[in-house]
Amino acid sequence: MALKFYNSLTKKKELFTPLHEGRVNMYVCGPTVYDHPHIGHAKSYVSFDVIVRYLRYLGYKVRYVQNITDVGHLTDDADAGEDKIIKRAQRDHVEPAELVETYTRSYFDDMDAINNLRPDISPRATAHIPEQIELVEKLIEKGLAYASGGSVYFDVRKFKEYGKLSGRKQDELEAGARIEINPEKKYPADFALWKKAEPGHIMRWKSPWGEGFPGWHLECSAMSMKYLGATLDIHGGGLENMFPHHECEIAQSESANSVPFVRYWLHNNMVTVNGQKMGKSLGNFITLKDAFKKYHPLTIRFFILNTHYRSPLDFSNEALDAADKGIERLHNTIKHLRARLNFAKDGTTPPDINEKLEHYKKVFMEAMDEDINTSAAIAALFDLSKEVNTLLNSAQEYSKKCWEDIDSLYQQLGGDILGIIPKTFSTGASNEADTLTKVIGVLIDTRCELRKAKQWQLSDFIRNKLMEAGIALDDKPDGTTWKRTK
RNA sequence: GGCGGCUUCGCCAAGUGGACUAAGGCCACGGUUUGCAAAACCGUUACCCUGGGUUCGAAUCCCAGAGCCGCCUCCA
Repeated sequence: MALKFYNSLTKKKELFTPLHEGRVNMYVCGPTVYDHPHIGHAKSYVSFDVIVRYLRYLGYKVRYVQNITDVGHLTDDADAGEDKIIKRAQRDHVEPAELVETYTRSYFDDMDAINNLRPDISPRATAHIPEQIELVEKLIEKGLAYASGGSVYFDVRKFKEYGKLSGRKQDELEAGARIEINPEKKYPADFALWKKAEPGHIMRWKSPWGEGFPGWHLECSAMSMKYLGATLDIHGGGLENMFPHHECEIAQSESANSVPFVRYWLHNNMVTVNGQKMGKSLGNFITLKDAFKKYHPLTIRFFILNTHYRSPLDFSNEALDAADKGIERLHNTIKHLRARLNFAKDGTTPPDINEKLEHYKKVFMEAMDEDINTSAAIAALFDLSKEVNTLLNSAQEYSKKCWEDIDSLYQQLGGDILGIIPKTFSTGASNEADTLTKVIGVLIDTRCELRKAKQWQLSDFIRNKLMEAGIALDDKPDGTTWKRTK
């Protein structure tokens, strides 16, 4: 068994070997925190979370860095774009730092809910301005960047490999119809490393070139270098960032360090909503907070992992409903098995069951090894469940050890690696509350029917027993409400 | 205009040259089980977009066509 990744740089599946044996340095482009996270963020970060989890399961010591972009970036043509963080901050009458704090927390809340492990380091761009300025200076010293009108640009023509990731040719870029002419630039494809702050621009820092702010590709290069070194094992991100963002990162980092920047480039595909592209600029994005109102976070996680990370994912209610039922079936088996475990007797695990467990583990791992084929891995979990359900239904008694072995396998594969199987099912507080509401609703409806039939004894029985349980009923002309008494 | 991708059962989705007479989930229909249900189990459901070609052999490779989509401006 050997892990393989599809490397966007070479466009091939390659055997994964880290630069330093046993250790993996991994960087993933994080969110710009000017709004609540949406399902596109979920797909991206769930995908990379599972990669991190799998690498760790395989025994690698992983350092996972994911930046928080807390400075809004303009397009690299002066005044052509807008700074989204500043714009939002002005709209909401808050400090940019305040806005960014709000949405950073929102981001972590949602990522926690969807069961992503926290990155080891979540560096903020604004906390690394000196590092970014240093990098710019280094590039100027090396003659690869030039200052012009208070800004600094990367001289793309000096980096002959520019375009190697996205498959673009420099002369084609020059002809690109949508690149506006910026007189400060020597060459149209040159990109900003540092931008001069115009008088109204709130977020600004002192620099050797006057007051300004970092260009939008710079932070990833500066921070990955600081925490992971000049060459990363894995760099992940969304497909849409391949050009220009990742291309520019390569240019900056490789020019500065003269070593390869990234060994394995991993790009996840995009989310569509009912077949249409979902994007911040299109305004049709579904926030996770909204999605969580309708679906359990683990359902969304399961739904995401049911598709390969390099395939696009279409978000529709029909597909989510199907996923919801699917994960419920998986969970049901495990709930039953854990219930059985509690009153099983001591003993051993039969060899044939051990063999089966080994078999499904092998199938699962082989799927994961093939560029993290979570879809096939989940299929193995369902196949396993079919067997387990058969055991649960059979008249044969199995030992505590046997059920524990099965549970442990679910814990490893579905829990530790995929993160779709919780350690316990009772802790879902909001879920429990929701169920309680429904259960009381049933009791109230039943009692209502009894009262209509003048079955006072039974209806009072329900009210009194609920009162004992801490639920007080209140009959009003237009219906019955309830509240907790303790 | 340039670059790239996708098209597999009613729906979602793996598989990318040989045990594919195509995984898994959802839905549907039979059956087993059940007091009736539910859950579970068993079974049924695919000429792999079209047309050529390469090959002993193609869903998988090549060419052409149709349809859909992404990137080339910020976006996960």
